[in-house]
Formats: sequence, structure tokens, C-alpha cells
Amino acid sequence: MAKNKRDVDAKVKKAALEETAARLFMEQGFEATSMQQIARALDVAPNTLYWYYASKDELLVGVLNRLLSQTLQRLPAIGGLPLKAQMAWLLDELEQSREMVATVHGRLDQSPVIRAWHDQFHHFVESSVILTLKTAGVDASRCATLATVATFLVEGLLAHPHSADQRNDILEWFAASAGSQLTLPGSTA
Amino acid sequence: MAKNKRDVDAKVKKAALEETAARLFMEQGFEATSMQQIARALDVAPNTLYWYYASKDELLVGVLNRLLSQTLQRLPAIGGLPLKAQMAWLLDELEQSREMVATVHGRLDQSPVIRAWHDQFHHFVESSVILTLKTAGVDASRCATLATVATFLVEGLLAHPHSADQRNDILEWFAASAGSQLTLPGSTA
DNA sequence: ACCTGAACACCGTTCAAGT
DNA sequence: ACCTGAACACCGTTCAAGT
Repeated sequence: MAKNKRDVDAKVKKAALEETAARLFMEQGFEATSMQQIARALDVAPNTLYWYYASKDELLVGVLNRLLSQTLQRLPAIGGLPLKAQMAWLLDELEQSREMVATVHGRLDQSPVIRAWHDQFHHFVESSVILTLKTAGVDASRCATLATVATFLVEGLLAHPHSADQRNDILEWFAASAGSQLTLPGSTA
Repeated sequence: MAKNKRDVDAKVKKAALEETAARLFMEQGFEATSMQQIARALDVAPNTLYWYYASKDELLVGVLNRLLSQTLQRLPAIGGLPLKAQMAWLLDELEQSREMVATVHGRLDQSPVIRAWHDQFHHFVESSVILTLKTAGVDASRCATLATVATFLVEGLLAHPHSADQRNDILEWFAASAGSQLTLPGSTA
């Protein structure tokens, strides 16, 4: 009981830490936000954060998992949508964490823990896209390639400023090109 | 005369700085290489670097321009090649500076001078690809979209580890999809 | 188990001073 | 014009000590 109580408290505390860190990371960027600053916002000593997280990068992973689980709660709604709509949805979702996505990519080579999170996330997204493509009747041998292309396009659109028209042209072109590879002609992916 | 002499000396010195910085950046990464370390390798005081460059990011830009001009000297050879071969060539070229490319993308939001260099580089690459597509007879209205897609694919392949087969599948699929949009059917882009 | 004060070993950068 | 010694204002992180 007492043990359980403590676990709950720790989780609540971590939630507060990650919420504050998330807010500051999104407002100012990961690099521009110091551990001191986060600690000050929480009214604790800077080194207190190190009781909960081994490093600033691990705190970032906590924040990322938090954002991810929030996104996953909104996900079920898009299950049946066509690929183009799914990509547009993912783009809108990630757009709000643009800075965070850039940070993850920028730290891949320096932080193994960020690298691990990133790879796992990519694997998850790509599996989902493959499933969507298969369900839409795309030739099984092409699914993996198309899924990778889809994620590259989402990442590209996310990383580089672009107009709504450009974005639509790219998604439209991709959906058409992917759709033309259907085993059963006539339907659209 | 004396003035000219000095200009030459400054250029030679900058070349040496950038060569050393480039080596250390590629060996250890940008972030893991301190200004102190570069200065030590050159046998100068750390703050000497600030007489030549306003910041570490500006030194990076110097290094990037240096690598770029080296690449440009190797470029003429690929003028007439098909798009797929051009993309493969660019990939091989950038692969050797993978870490540097990741650094640039990671610092876009923090450094205006890096952002400016990146945008200009992208504009240059995209213009070149558009020219190649137009020459190959691709419908003019699609060229911009396809060029953007091409650069996104190159960046994606560069940022994420992949096998030679995966890479070939993606480039092959893209070339085929782009080629099917030719104004004159029969030729290949 | 949780938190702190104080310190460590850096970092990029600045500035006044030299030649 | 070019370079230095010394310092500034940080940074992420550690550690011994408290409760």
C-alpha cells in the first residue's frame, strides 16, 4: 500500500515535470531550455531533475512518450481513411511538434537513447502504413518501399517550409503513384 | 600590393582553419568538437578563431562552402545522366558528410546563418533537378513537385540507415513513377 | 525515497592588451 | 591586421549531505 502510494506519487510528479518541460521545449526549443530553467518553473533545485531522469535526453524521451500517447488517443478515428488523408492527418499532428521533431533528428547521432526512441517510432509508423497499403490492395512486394517513401515525404514536408498547395500536390501525386500499383485496378489508395 | 598580400595570407589561413575544423567535425561531430580543440590542433589561442569567424556556426558555414565547392568540381561529369543515376550520385556524395548534413538540419531552428545556407543549397539542388526533369521531357507543371519529392527522398535515405536494396527499390520506383508522367511516352527519366 | 547546496569540468564568446 | 591571457556567463551533471 505504502509502496503503491509512492509509485503513484512518483508518476504524478513525473507527469508534472514532463508537462512543464514539454511546454518550455515547445516554446523555446530543447537546446535553448536549460535544466535550471525547468527546475525554476517547478520550484525545485536543478539537480532534483536528475533523480527522475538520468540526463536531459532522457527527460526529452519522457516528453516524447507523453506527446505520443496523447496523439495515439486521437488516432483511432483515422483507421479507415485513405492513405492521403492519413498522411495529411499525421502531418497536422506532427506540425504542432515541429521543433521537437527537428530536435530528435538533430540529436540522433549524439544520444543513443534518442536514437532508440526514434527508431522504434519509425518502425511503428511504417508498420501502420504498410498495413493501410495492404488493406487497400497494394501489391505486397511494394508495400515496404511505398511505406518508407511515405514517411520520407512526411518528414520532408515537416522539416521544410511549404505552402498548402505544394503539400497537396506532393500527397496527391504520391497517392496516385501508389494507387496505380494496386493489384485490383479501379480502387484508390 | 601589401594589401593583396595580406588578403592572400588571410585566405590561406582560413583554408587551414576550415580544413582542420572539417576534419574534426567529420571525425567527432560538430557538437562534440569544441573551439578549444580546433584551436589546439592549429596551435593558436581559442579566441583567435573569432577573428576569422563571428561564431562556431559561421565556421561551420565556411566548412560547408568548402565541401560544397569540392563537390561542385566533381559535378560536371553527371550532366547527361538519367535522374536515378543523378540521385544515386548525390547520395554517395552526401553520404561521406552524413554527420554534417544531420548537423545542418539539427541547427536550422537555432542558427539563422545555417538556415540561410541550407535554404540556398536546397534551392540550388532543386533547380538542378527541375532542369534535368524538363530536359527529360517531364510535363512542366509537374517538375517542381517531382523535384521536391526527389530531394525529400535523398534526405530520407541519408538520414535513415538502409540497405542497398532498399535504396535501389526507392530510386527505381521514383524514376518509374516520374517517368510515367512524360509528355512523350517511350523515353525514360 | 526524495531533495538540496555546492561544486566540477566544461562550453562559446568577449574584451582589453599586446605586436 | 592579427593574436593572446584572462575572464564572463553560462551549461549539464555529480556528490555528499540532509530529511
